[in-house]
Amino acid sequence: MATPDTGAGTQTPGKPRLTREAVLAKALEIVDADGADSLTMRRLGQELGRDPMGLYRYAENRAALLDGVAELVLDDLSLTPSDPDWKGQLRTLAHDLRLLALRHPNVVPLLVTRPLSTPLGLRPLGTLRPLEQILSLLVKAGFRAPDALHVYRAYYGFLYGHILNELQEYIVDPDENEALLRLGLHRLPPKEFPRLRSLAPALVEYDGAEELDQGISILLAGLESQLKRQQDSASM
Amino acid sequence: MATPDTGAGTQTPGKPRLTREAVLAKALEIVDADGADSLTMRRLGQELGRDPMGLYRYAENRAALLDGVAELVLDDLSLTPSDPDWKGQLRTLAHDLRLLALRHPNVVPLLVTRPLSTPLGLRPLGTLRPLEQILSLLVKAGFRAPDALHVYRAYYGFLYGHILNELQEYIVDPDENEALLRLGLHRLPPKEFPRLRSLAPALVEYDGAEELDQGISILLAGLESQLKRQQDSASM
DNA sequence: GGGTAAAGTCTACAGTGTAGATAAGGCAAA
DNA sequence: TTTGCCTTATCTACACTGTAGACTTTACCC
Repeated sequence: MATPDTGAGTQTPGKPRLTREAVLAKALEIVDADGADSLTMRRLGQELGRDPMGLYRYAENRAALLDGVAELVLDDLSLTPSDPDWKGQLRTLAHDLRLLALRHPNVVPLLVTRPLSTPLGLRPLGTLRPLEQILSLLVKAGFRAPDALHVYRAYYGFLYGHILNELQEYIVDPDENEALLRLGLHRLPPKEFPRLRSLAPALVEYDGAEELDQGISILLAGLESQLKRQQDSASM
Repeated sequence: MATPDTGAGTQTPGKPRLTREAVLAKALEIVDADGADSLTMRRLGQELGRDPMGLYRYAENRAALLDGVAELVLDDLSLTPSDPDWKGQLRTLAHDLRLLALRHPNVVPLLVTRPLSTPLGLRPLGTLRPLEQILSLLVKAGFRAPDALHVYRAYYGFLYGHILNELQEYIVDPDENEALLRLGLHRLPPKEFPRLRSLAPALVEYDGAEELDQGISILLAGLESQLKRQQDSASM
């Protein structure tokens, strides 16, 4: 099969020495295309032109492989903790994460469930970095450290919740979307689901970015007033 | 279909005719005990004393079985849409869901991921009922229907987000908890994770109910002000 | 009885993750 | 060069998965 490229030197050509990054990248490709269940060792091996067993050099498990994929995706996120406009930073972070989720919808289940099986302290550093950065951002903004933690939780909680929500209503083909939606809603017994049925039009024209933004505004307003209160009581 | 049975008599004893409820209950038992991955047709069959193939009468798939488990758990939720104290209702609903998640932590991944593979309109009615009830509650509270939808999304989003957050930090044995946590945090490079490391004590004394309640307060305050604004502009 | 449909059981197949044995290569010392 | 050794690659095998399809048994109605 397709032995491309040089391979350079002693290495038998066509096998330019795998790297963990290459493996994870291909794994992400598969997950994006067909979902996490379709990521099997055999398939990954085949698409890399390698023996499936060889992959165990780059990931201890299939589970570890999935963790790697999640981490790889999260690596795209970045924020600048030094920015004094903490609310702005949080807001753009939220939109970045949202776009990232829309770009890799099949990875989202991994993002939200895999951490459940690993205690916080033992997670890969890549997943903890955003947490550290946000904490830093918030402390610089004036929150006491423990409060920063609470804010982080509230914010990320809301963020992930929104993403799950949006993805649930997200369907690829917008034409089919409306049809499917109406079809599905029509199936509901009118007596029992009057509200939901009447909301069909509203459901169709869902604007995730707008919705997210409004939620964030509410949250940030609340958090800021909390910050004010705290600073006042501290200066007494 | 469903010969309404009488049970009793002719049926060979020890095989009192399975019901879908019984199957799902046992399935939930297994998931609670060992996680969703451990729910195999063969094991479920064995624990029910039946041929694994027979289970396909009560669920089309293994996937459908998992959906059934999720639905079964959600059935425990209830709220009274006629209550005029909508904020109170939402708050207790939140705590109910939280407790439910803590009681069935292994089901939470199903709760958040399974809907991602089924368009909203085609979900089992049991999963849509809470949505309808909340919409009804909010409309009675004065929200216009489309806004009620937005509120629902914001609320549930936050709620699920919180649950995921809390479950991530939740470890069964609290003694081991502290140890593990410190151990894990100690592993982090101090230069790169100063905030996180210093927060070890705060991480240990995590109070999920309190945290949830505060978040809800923030959210509800924001939502109520939105409601007021809307009503004002409507009465002009 | 006879006939029909449902419920239960068995076998088989294609696919999974991965342990463990085996082979092939690269490099250092003798 | 020959010998030994260690890392990497490949192969085989095993226990286990979901489930299609054929088959057997049971329950019930006429």
